Amino acid sequence: MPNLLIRRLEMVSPLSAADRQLLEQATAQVRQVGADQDLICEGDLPRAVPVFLEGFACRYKTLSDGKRQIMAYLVPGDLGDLYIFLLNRMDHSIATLTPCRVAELARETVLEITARHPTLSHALWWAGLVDAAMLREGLTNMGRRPAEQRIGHLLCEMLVRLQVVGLADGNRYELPLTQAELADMMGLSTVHVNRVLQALRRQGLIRRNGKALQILDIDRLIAFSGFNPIYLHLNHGRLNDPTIETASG
Amino acid sequence: MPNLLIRRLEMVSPLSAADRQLLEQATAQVRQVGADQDLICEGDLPRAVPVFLEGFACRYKTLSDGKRQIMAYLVPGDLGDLYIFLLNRMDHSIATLTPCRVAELARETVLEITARHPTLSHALWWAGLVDAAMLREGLTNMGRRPAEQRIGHLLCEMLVRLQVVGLADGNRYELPLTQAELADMMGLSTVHVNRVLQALRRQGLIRRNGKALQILDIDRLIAFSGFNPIYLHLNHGRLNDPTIETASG
DNA sequence: CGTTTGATTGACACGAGTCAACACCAGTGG
DNA sequence: CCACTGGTGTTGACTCGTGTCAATCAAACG
Repeated sequence: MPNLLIRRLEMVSPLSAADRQLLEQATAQVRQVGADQDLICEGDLPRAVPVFLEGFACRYKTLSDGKRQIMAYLVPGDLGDLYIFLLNRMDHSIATLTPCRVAELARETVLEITARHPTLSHALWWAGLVDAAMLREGLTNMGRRPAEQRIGHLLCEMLVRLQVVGLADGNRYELPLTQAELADMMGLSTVHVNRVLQALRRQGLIRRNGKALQILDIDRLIAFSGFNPIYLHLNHGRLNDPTIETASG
Repeated sequence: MPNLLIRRLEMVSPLSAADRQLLEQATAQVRQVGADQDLICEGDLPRAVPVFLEGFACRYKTLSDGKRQIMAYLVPGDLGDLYIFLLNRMDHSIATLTPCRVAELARETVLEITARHPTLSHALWWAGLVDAAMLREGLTNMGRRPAEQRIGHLLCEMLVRLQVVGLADGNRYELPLTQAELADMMGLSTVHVNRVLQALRRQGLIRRNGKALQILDIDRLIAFSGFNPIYLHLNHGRLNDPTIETASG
């Protein structure tokens, strides 16, 4: 399998062979991690930057009353915040949701990249800016969209993100998340997530076979949930465009 | 008045005289902007990075049905995203909420800083990371806290942020926001914001005189709203600590 | 097979939205 | 000086989206 971090970064601009090789080497050290494992905990001193090559993970916080809020899903090709070591303590945790293959960018690697590899550096900053953009979109999603559109929006976003790294088959992709994990992301109860998913199925928008999720009518789901992919800052916000296929595909 | 951007950045680590001077010069060109003016709109090509020296502003998005979500308040000393020009289009708008004094960091200035002024560069990145951290905290706030705690949390955050730039007088500060603007930030209706504020007053937690907001019992408000300032990444998450006073104070 | 984890249901409670009216200013202009 | 205005804050009555609790079902698993 190609390195999905590279694949994702090349969405914006192609990398030189040297940059690609640097990334390959830096992420060569791969760890296999089981499901539901914390990689970094709130309060920890940040160490290396985790890079997810396979599996789903998330950023989350736990409130004093035990409630959990997932602030972002991390999919293959995603990475933690660069320069996180500028901050003294992690303000949130990162944990796997499924078994994952994880590499790490060492602090020195990041510093070397920012100092001597401008193209690569820009690509990594771009990824960080997209992360922030997803947080902003998540906020509007939580604040101003009712549950059905909220979840519909998430399903659209996941489709695009997984398409980018080649993990979507048309409008179908693996979404190995429980309804409780969806609920913790969307700020809803598991019961309500269940009912909303049923409603989306009843409307002929989606279908689930086990962990596979199929979007039956992407145009209708996009319109219904108010999804607009510009905040993902892909080539020009194109969705499902064949030219998005990378050279490695 | 001292340059509040400098004051804020020096929260983390002191800047050299040269760095301070560079910032002073770069932000010398100050514009006065009236209330409710868009500085950048969703879809625009990003230009310079706005720096807010006085007044309140916000990042926001408007949904197709006209609802507005404010994703962040910008207070004096805050600035837009660095490297925003890596992205082709703005995915959100930035607008003033009150009359503001605004400077701009030109693209070339940002590039020069990242290339040749590592300390300053780190300070600016730190500000960006804090922005992202506030978005994450905002997400958990929206997703998992009921309205009263949500607003209480916001009032705590504003206190700390305004203390940093010297705009708080003890536990009192100017909060020139309408209830509608609070509602658009918190994902609530104006009516409900009104009732929540009344409840907080009735509980003896806050008081309002015109635009001034006084937190009557900060400890109780912090405990009540689950506020924990570590995500603001101040010196060591100290709150109300006299050593936080900067040399310029 | 029992056990466990996750999905599904129904009844009910409650937080928050909506709508509509009214009060309270700060301007503004006659 | 006063009527008029528009924006903001305040209130009450009612609706509705979501949460909670608890039971049941289904599928995965040792």
